[in-house]
Amino acid sequence: MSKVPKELPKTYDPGAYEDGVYAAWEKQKVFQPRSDNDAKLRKKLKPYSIVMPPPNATGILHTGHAIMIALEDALIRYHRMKGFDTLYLPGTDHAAIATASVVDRQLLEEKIDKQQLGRPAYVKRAKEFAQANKLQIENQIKGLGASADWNRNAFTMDKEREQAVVEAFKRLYKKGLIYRGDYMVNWCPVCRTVLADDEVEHREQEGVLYYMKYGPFELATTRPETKVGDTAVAVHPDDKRYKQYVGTEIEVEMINGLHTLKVVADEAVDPEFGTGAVKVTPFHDKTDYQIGQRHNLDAIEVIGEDGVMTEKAGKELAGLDRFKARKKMVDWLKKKNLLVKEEVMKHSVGRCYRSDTVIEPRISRQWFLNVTDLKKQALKFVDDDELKFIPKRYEKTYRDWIGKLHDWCISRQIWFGHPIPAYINKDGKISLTKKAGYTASTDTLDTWFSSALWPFSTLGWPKSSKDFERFFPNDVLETGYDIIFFWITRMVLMTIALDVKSPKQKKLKPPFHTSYLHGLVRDQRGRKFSKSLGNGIDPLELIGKYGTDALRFTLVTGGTPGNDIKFDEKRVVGSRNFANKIWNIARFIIAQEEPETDLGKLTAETLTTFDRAILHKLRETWLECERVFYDADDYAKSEPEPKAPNAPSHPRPYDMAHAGNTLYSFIWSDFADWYVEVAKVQLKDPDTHHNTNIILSYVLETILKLLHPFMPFITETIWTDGLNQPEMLALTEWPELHEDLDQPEDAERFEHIKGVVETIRRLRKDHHVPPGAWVQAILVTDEPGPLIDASDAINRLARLKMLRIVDQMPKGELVSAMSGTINVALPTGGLVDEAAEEVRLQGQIEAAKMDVERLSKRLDSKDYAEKAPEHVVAETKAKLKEAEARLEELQRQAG
RNA sequence: GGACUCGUAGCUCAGUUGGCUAGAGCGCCUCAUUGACGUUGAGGAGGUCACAGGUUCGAAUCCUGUCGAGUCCACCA
Repeated sequence: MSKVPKELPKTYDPGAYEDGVYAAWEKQKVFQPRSDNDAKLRKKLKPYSIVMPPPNATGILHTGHAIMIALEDALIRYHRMKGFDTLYLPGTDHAAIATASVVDRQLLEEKIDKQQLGRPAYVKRAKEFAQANKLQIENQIKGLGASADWNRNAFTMDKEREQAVVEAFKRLYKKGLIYRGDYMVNWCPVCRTVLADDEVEHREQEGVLYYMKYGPFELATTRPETKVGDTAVAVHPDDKRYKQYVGTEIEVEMINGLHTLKVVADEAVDPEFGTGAVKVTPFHDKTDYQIGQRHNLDAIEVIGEDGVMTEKAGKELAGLDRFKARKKMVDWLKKKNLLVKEEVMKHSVGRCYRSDTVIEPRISRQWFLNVTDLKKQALKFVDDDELKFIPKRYEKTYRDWIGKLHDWCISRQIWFGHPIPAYINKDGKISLTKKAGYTASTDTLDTWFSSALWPFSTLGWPKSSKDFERFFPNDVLETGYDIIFFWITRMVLMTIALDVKSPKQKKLKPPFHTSYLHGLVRDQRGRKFSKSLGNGIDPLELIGKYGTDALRFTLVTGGTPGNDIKFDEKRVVGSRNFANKIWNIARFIIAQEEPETDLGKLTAETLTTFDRAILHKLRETWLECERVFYDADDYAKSEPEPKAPNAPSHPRPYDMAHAGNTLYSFIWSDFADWYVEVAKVQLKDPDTHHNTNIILSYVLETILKLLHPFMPFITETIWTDGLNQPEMLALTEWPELHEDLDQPEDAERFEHIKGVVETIRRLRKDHHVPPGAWVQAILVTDEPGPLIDASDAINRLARLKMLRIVDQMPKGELVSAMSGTINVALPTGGLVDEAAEEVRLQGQIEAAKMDVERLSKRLDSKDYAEKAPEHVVAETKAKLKEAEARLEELQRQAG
């Protein structure tokens, strides 16, 4: 620190600095991989990359996005300082179906007919809508302080990503992994499109089970309106009741006349349920479809793509909505005396995850990705530890899901999205190139198709780009656990399906080595934030009130990986206060003259206990951060630097909440509350003045570095504005702490001294010593050394005019209390209520007796002595000794 | 039906290989106050670690069961 530091205002005002700091980072190209501007660094530095999960361009960011950015950016900033060549690649998602449903709603409100508007105009409108949101989202991401490289900003619908999509589709089709055919699918009559299995939400709801006469049968259904589409009745093969009918044909009266139906035996029927006989509607039910396949039944389409009954349903029903048709059918059954009874029951109904419409299963011609051969490799990645999950339990979730996976339906009938790059002729023949007699497919791709390519499409794939070679595979994929199914598994599957090899190892690897899953942010009542509930909290509003750092710190320290966070604004207030605390620590230290941070000139002998103790605690804090950020996989690459440090003895991988909380308590409780207060004494003493200054500045600089990944703005502001550092904090080296100056015993001594000070404060309070009064205190101990050294500090911290350190309690009117083995006394001058004092003393004696009893009982146990580890026994012995000494002293006082 | 998570102070949560008198923040009660900070400082009260068993020298922590809260998956009409 050579230049003169600036003076900082009394309170930290985040709004006054954040934009400027972000602009400065961008100007200094902090966010670009270092190798961009210095090709030599490509060989020298290890790459580290996180590709941002692209927020949907349907609206603005919510608190869930804020936690995502906070966690990812912390990882990126740590690794950047640690010496990696880091890339944090930002982007947004066109979110085909979500965007389309918003646009549809807008059209409805504006009373614009979608068909009349026409597809090109509709797509244009959807694109403009997405574009506008995209810009706003990008600004929000910047506001959150994401150190993302905007030169590489990606959008799932931009040119490069479009090319990747087309290329991926073509390759997979040529490989035979993509096929087209008529299958039973989930259909949303409102979105007018097919949905993948995981886009259907199953929800329990009340329904009516209608029992009806059905030819010679009686059977139950929840969907009487599909009766007109029935082509069979099915019973269980072993069901004796109906054996006689199996193989025969029956006649059933329908609303549109008499129908002839087959009776078949099928294992899918549960003889226990209802009457044990089931009507079969192969076109409109998943199970019935399978029964139909097995018994070669006709499938009649009686409900159209719009959820309205077709002509085939008969004159009575045609043109009616499926739910109205149901009512009409029930009336008809009643009239005809065919309805036996109605039973209210609970059953689970599939709904569209976007429009919440009840899904209509139907047979439809769609495109599918065959996943059968991809599953094995997807599981092998986790078996081989090449893909890990944080927290680990999601590994099981992933395995279960991969195991159950069916072929993925990748086509959609919505207008907005990537068009399926294929041409089809009259006979359904497919061509990847435009040919006479072939027309372009009108289907679009599932929005997750492009998302599944994200880890490599953002890096230039399918071209062999520099970025792809350097940054693929990514290191960490961080996202909410709610999209494991939608996204994580699909990225893995696509990497396998397209055989996207890791360029460094020249073999197939998962697209990232770690999948970190954060919890969902919920409101105080534990509900998920949602637009419809109106309980979402706008992160921008919080940032405006408390600053980005406060919000980020709150979210990162708010919970543990994979567990939900109940959001409480009061915690943001706490984080804001913490920021202000740091600010004022910095102000105090900057105000000292000749700040210097070179510890090299110091020797342990010239330092005080307090100096060495704070250095020790600082190193412990640093170590906790290292435990959290360490991941051997970050270093497991071919490039040489940074060298992998020795693995911390007890790593807590990705537990950033722990690192944040450790920093909080060090900075506030250890450094500000104690060391800085002691420093005020040491600064007045010419012998310690200079060293104290050095240590204050050194600790300040180190905590700014350690805290930077969590609170980037304030730390950078203090660093550049306050300390006038020439290089930006975001680019400085992560500190490496050594234990040459600090000793664990010093930290222990510091604790003892703290105990003495706290005991004096308590005695003062208990005995109503006026807070402003400078009084005398007496310490009785066998080991006066450290206390004598610390007496100036004790005097100030406990507001004493004099401290006597003796080995025997003097006579006189005193009140006293034990702090460890040290007896602390204040002369009272006859002010004490003797009876109260007696009660207090007896209470302390009781407590001490119980301690002694408990500890000696434990030590007396033979099993304990034999089986407990040595250090635990030793600890217990020491505690017993202390308790005994305390008891003895208390009893002496009681006389 | 299957899988998973959670139950610790009034509230929000830590507590990772079982080992100090179970911790933090907020809230609450006292009190302080001319310089780093009131977005502050000092002191204090407050817990049968959901419950019941078991394993162990030792359990908030491991096992079993019960109760309670929640999530995900699943084609039962």
